[in-house]
Amino acid sequence: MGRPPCCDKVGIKKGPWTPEEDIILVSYVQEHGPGNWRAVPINTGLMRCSKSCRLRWTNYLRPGIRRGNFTQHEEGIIVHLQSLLGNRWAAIASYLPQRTDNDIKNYWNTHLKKKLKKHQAIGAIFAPPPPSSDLAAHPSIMPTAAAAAAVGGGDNSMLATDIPHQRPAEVAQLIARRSPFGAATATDGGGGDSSSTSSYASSMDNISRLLDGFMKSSSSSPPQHHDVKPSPAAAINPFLCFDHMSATGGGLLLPADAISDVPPPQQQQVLTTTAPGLHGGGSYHEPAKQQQLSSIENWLFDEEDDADLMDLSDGCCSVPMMF
DNA sequence: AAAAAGGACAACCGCGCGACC
DNA sequence: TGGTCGCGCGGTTGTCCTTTT
Repeated sequence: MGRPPCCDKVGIKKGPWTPEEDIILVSYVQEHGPGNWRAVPINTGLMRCSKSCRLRWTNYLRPGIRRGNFTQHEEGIIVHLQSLLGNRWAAIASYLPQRTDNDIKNYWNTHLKKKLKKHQAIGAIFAPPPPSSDLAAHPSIMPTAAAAAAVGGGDNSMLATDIPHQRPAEVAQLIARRSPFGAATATDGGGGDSSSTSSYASSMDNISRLLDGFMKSSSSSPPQHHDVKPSPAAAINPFLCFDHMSATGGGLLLPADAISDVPPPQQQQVLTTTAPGLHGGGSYHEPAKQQQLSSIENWLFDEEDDADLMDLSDGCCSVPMMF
């Protein structure tokens, strides 16, 4: 028979969360930490499914989340990664630490997909060049990769399998150092205009107010990984730093036919150990899978070396979107 | 000014996986 | 070794908001 429901649906409240519910949930997480979601509705009296509580926390209440306008830079990263990884939103989100997988997924479905379509239509008119040999070597990912290249002007050569090896620790540092968001504060302007949203669920003001006490009361030090400079928010928030790499069970997932073996970033290993109650979900903890990840990392982040593409300021795009 | 259509996004649902017993 | 539980992920739906007619 089918799987039983995750919780008794009788009496379970659905729909938008109220400020009161958010306060209850934040207070509970403040006290017990994220995790053991099954116990949350029981202990708090929230008439919500445990999954609903987790989702609410993960996507909206968790500190460090940036909402609102995606920068061109972020768009470029998303398009590139989507072309490589497919709809593995959690993996993609791991490269945009302040964005949630749900946010990225929604943004893709509502914005980027249309832009891609539009651009492809234009591209069809102007007779696109034949696929490169690199793409031909990876037929399983060629279509989307080619699409991303068409949109972002990406370098298809990154798909070659002979990109120099890089050790996981170095990769982790690379990610941390080069990520435009790793060192950014949770409140930096950056184009995220959450205050313009009227609905409660989208109001960063409301959430910030809820979290204010939470973050101040957090006494434990945030995990430090390598040369990542923690943001002011991270300095007082123990949850900010493990963000997606562990909290969302992130890590780089790659198509098996394109990338046979992938290691978890060193960063993830470090951070996961600092995230009580979280077990990191995915099945990415496989050893001796370093080289292919390095290839992806190199490709993803090396673009900045070519043309100042990885400027950390918003409004600067590593992959110019020519929509 | 009102209704309809379309867009954006928050939330739900089902499934897969790992941990634990 | 098999069953159960808890969690995370990706797809999909529902609702609200904005724009157009």
